[in-house]
Amino acid sequence: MRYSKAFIPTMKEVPSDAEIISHQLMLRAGLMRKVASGTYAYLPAGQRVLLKITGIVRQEMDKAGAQETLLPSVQPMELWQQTGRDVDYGETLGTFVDRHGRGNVLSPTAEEVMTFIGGGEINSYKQLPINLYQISFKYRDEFRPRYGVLRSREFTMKDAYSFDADAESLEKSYRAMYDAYCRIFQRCGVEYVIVEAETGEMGGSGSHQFTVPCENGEDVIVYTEDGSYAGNLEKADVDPAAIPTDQPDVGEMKELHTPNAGTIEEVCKFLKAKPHKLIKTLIYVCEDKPVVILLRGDHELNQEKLTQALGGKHVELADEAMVVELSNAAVGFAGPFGDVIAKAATVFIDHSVVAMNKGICGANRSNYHIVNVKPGRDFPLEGDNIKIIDIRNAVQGDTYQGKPLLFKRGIEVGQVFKLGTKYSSKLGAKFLDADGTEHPCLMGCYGIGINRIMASAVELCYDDNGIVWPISIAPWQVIITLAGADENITEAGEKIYAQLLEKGIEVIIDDRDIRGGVKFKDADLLGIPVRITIGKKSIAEGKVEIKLRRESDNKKVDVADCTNEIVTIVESLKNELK
RNA sequence: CGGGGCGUAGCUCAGCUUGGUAGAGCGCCUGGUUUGGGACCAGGAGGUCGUAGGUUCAAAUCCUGUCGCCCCGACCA
Repeated sequence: MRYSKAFIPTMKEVPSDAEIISHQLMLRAGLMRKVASGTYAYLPAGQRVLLKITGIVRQEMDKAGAQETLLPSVQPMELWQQTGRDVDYGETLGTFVDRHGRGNVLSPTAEEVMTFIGGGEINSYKQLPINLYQISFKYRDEFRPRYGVLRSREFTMKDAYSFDADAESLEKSYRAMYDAYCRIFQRCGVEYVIVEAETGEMGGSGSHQFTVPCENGEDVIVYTEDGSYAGNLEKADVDPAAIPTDQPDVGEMKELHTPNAGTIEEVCKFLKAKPHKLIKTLIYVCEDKPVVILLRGDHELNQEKLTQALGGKHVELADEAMVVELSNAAVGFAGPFGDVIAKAATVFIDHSVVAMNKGICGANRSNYHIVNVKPGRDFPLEGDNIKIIDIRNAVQGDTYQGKPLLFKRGIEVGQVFKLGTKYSSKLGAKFLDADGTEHPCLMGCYGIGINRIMASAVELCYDDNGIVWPISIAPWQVIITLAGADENITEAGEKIYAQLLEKGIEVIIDDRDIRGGVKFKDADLLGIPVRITIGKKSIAEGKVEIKLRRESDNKKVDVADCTNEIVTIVESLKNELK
């Protein structure tokens, strides 16, 4: 590529709406431009990076025995209705009605369609196992796109779906993908950790998440120092709080006037209490029935744990009308008494609440709270609709199997799921086994966010001057910077350029008629791993300079040796990522 | 969806409080000097001040609606 002909609009200044480093650098380096909120156009250099990543993904998927397909992005609503995910996905699902009045879904993922396709053609155990994947645009109507490409509405995802005859075979398919993912992230040059994850509304029995640890990540990873446990926050189990044996006497319950104090913060301020002395009573709705959750005031409900506890069913916060109907009070004053307990389909009580001796909770009467509430005495801990479980987010200070839990942020770049028969049974993806008995296929699904790999690589690899790409996903491996308009410089540069192309090296030659300083800045910003600088002084001695983007020193080599030297360097940089 | 902030030249922003001929830096074009880390001089192009309405002799500036963008939250019990 000739830089003079390339469309790489770099920027000196930081666009005001870019907050995190990957977003800023991807814009500044001319890799992409924003078209609308959460919607980006990838420019030539950015597209080259995406193609490098998809190339690696494709190779490793194929090597793992998966076969590439291409499914429609606009999918019939009927398929989504059959699995119920038109509802489960909620408003994140992008939909439209076409001129014939048919409902359409802008695919956010493709379990339905792939199961429909696979199921239609798979009839016998002899055809199994099979693994089909695609690399395509996905659309999610995010409630709030943010962090540039990390949470965008449209993005590129590799999604694979495996079909197996039995659990043992599914385990193998799952493992093959798990291993392929490790190779993919290794080759892309991004550091990653693997954590146990929840399956959420995807359904299924097991899942691992591949996460790039970094400050700007949206996910929280929870782990023990010795590495014996790592999970994401949605999944992370915590040891139940110890129930104190020596429990001081608690006085009678007492109702106190707490005008307008409906939030934990307000109640604490009003009663001069600490949040961990409060018991919050959350009211949710699942299948039109109320579900009540009791938590300690300083804890947060873990929606994933709640979803799991309800068997994967969609659950959401109750509206005001239901809260009022159940608690007989305004929102903010519910307590675990009367109809709130009696009419709930299920009451989930977190372990930490059970361990409380004396708490403060809503009085089921507007503007009143009750103090001296003793779990078990003042509200039941047992009953047909009462369950004591772990249903909150882990917090600093919690332990798992006796070991303290640590927290760090990360970007989710991939996740693998064992789906089981959730989709195959609903969409009729069945096969006959050797005995002639019909079974739904056991499925797995495996996703990788292509743009997220790109952004997380930038988050991990940059310095004050710009991006520092791992060579495997750099838009070009080598840049030749012609520092000067001298004839000897041009001649040597063109010669090396031609030789490198001949050797199959991805090279861009900066032949623009501008000052050297600008070329150096652009090369650094763009993050090309290897730079050859040809300047007046060195060329007079018959030499050129070679510099790695990640290092500050350069070395001089004879013009005649340059090409071979570069080939060696590129090879060794590539080998680092194997 | 709730809260906060911002929309003025391609980019970053000033001007708005106190209404009176639209500004700077960077970028872009022309000429010259420069030429190894985002050069300098001279000249130039480029803006219905997001949009619609209102107040006023007069609106980028004040008021109202609306659209877009960014941030925080959506765990309120």
